[in-house]
Amino acid sequence: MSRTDERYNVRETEAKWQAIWDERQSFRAREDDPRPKYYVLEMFPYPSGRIHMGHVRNYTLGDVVARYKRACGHAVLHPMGWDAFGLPAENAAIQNGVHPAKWTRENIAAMRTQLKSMGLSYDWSRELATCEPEYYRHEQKMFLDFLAAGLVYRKESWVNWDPVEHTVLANEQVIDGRGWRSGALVEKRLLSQWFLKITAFAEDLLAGLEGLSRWPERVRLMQENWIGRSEGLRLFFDLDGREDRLEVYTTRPDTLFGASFCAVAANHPLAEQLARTDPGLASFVAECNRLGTSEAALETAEKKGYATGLHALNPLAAGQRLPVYVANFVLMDYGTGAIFGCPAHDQRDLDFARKYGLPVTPVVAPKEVDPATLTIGDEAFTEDGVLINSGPLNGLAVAEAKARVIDMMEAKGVGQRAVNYRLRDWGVSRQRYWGCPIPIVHCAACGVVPVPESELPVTLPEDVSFDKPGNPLDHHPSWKHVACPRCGSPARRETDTFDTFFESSWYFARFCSPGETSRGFTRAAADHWLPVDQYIGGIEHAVLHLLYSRVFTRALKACGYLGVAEPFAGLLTQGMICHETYKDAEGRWLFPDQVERRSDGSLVELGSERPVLLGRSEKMSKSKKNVVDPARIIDTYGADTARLFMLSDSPPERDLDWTEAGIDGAFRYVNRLWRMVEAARDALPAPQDPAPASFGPAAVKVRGVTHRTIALVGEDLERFHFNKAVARIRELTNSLADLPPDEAGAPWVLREGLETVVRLIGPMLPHLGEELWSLLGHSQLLIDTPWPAADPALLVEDSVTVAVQVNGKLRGTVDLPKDAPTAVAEAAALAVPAVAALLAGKPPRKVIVVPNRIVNVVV
RNA sequence: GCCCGCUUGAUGGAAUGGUAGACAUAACGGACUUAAAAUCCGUGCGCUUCGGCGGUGCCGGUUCGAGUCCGGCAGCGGGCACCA
Repeated sequence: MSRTDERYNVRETEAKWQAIWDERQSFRAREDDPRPKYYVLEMFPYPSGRIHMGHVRNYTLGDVVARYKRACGHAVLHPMGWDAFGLPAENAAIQNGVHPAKWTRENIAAMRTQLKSMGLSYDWSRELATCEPEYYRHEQKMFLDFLAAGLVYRKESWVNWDPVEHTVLANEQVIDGRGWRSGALVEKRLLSQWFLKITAFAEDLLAGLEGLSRWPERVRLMQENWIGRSEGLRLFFDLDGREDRLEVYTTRPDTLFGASFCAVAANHPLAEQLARTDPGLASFVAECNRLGTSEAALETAEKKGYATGLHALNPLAAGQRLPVYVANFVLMDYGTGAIFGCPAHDQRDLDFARKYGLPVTPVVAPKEVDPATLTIGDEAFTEDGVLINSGPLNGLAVAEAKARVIDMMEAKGVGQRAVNYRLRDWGVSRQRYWGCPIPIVHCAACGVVPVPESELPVTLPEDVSFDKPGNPLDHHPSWKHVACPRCGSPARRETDTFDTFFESSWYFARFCSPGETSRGFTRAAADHWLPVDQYIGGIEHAVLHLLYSRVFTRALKACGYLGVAEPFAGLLTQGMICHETYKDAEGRWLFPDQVERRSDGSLVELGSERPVLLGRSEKMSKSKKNVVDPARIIDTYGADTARLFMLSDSPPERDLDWTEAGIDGAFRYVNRLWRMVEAARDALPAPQDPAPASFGPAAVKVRGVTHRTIALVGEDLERFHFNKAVARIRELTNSLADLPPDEAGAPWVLREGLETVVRLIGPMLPHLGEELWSLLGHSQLLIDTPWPAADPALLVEDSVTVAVQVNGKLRGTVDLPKDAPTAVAEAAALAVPAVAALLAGKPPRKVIVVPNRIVNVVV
């Protein structure tokens, strides 16, 4: 076999370099490293058992950043761990009888092996799993510190209750109002639960967003909307014939004269009180409760109300009596759980008023419209305008009217100016086994007693059974029975565990000192590494995980754990991986491996040859079977090829379409590069050889391309434009392939070019990079080789092609010296035949010259 | 329902308000080969009377000039507090 027929041995080569990096502990991060620190973190995975393409993309992106920053001279911290508590482990226990701990640990082992095959530059010595007591014990301590700091409290809150399984259901487990496993109608139940007082940070969370300049604008917007700060009025309505009053929050106090009803939530104390004596109302409340707890379910349900028969008295318009309804669209968690409705100026109120025949009185008119002719049809008027039909407010603008009404209500003592947030406190209790136990004891005499620090961790018992419905911790024979830490009398452990967002809210800090036993992390390590310089993960975490982490960091700061308020200085949110979907004639989903593409383009089922229906590309999901197993891809093509495909076709924040053709293309490039180096290396000068005295014109051109590519790829990587970086490196590769070998200086330029390609591609194709770097005669590892520097003298081109337009339409181009004077450019443009023809001898009206880019002649 | 995005050739995408389609993928043509694979080279938005004309989801606006900015609409997707 001749040498050029040899193939790049992907498997051996990738394993070889992984072993070398491992042996040398190349990716260990040290705090005493004098270089500037850089902390790159990818969202850690839930250990479901196998990595999926989303992981491959996420971790490839992070690895490129980590390796690039390392080459640029940073001391990089790049850790990985496991978000190991969660529902799937319990579901597996119920379905397959495997213990969640065993299931989770086996999954972690399998996924670790898979991740290692990707050649990621992790400091594996910092690996953590949140389900281990060494991790969660510190979280229990944090909770107790938060409790002592007044950031934690207990209150009743609603959950989805499955009456058959005797469990609380997650929103995703409620399908059409029924439990996903039992099929039983879900009930809402009140449970006493622990809450983190995150609303205390609302203002600070909002203010902090402005400083997060390296976060995507849309994520900041989503968080801002989630926090949902509004300014308005809390006011009391007297209830006709009753002693008590109804407290209402409104952001539209200006529309009070146009009020035509009041409505309270189904869980409002008033509704519950009335329901006791009104069977009709009781059944309406029960119906509302069946809607579940998710906001989407409540908002999309048909808007319904139940007239209580009570009337509220408008504090502004004397004598106006407003019927009081219980309505399914009023949320107990927002404001006071009660509203007044002004149908003319709120669409939902208008729909409600039309449905129940309530009056619609406009009180705000558009500026240019005669109030007398103003009528409200099917659309509420929600814009700014002038007050009408509102006694003393008439003629005022909306903003003025708001202020006036607030002042009037405050003067009367029936209301006050209020800031309200949509953000609610974080309920952290879960009635589940596979989570971190909440370190609390309930004592008949002492009440709620924190577990003393000396008794931490409260570990999960492993001898549990999932045979009985309900929380295994609750019916464990002995675990929950303890002596009260305060008085010693028999007491009961809290059997709830933490929301798994608890673990993921501080793991980035734990990575700073993973071996620390006295506390979650040392202040010194946190001060050194935090904040995370670049965090990378899915857009689906834009609100909850990221917000909780910001909250937790603030709470930890308040308790002296660390000094920063913001955990993530930079954020990159990646898009999803999509794939075509396939169905057989019966409409059953098929895996891509079951489908064969015939040469005529038609699709058939492998084996049976039956026709296959092609569906559009959708997010890869098990339910639609449009998944491709990364393990198979890495096995067949190698990690570098999988990584290259992840980077090359789409910008990271967009969705990526997985195609077999795309992976083939990436594989071809990997092999092409290898062949180029392999074929050229004998003819190249030695690595240290000085540059020859002169270069032929083609060689000069290629050197220019080489150095411009260095500069541009650097910029691309800084901005995470990985697809553009790949495109430019391919362009450089094409230029090198076209370099005439007999040109003066060609071998030297070819070496310079190939070395540049290898160094630039290194963070993306780390195994191939090392292999080629060593083939090119270097003994130092590529990962220890600094990022190349572009020679500024070679970046400038001496002539540029300038576009010539007439009235904005392209009519030709002219080649001009770089930075040619405006007059020269103008003259050259006017000399273009097509331009001269259009001018027909007349002088141009105007000529716009953008140096080195364009000349636009206006006629 | 509310909030947030996205939409450019057959496909993924590129384009500080300045030559739309870089770089790839698929396809087609050619070279090499007994043949195939691999590889290499080439073509590649549509229409055209070969002068040009039209074209970045749709409608309108700003501008010397709009894929890019503004207003409206449509389609698709993400999040909505117990999936992670």
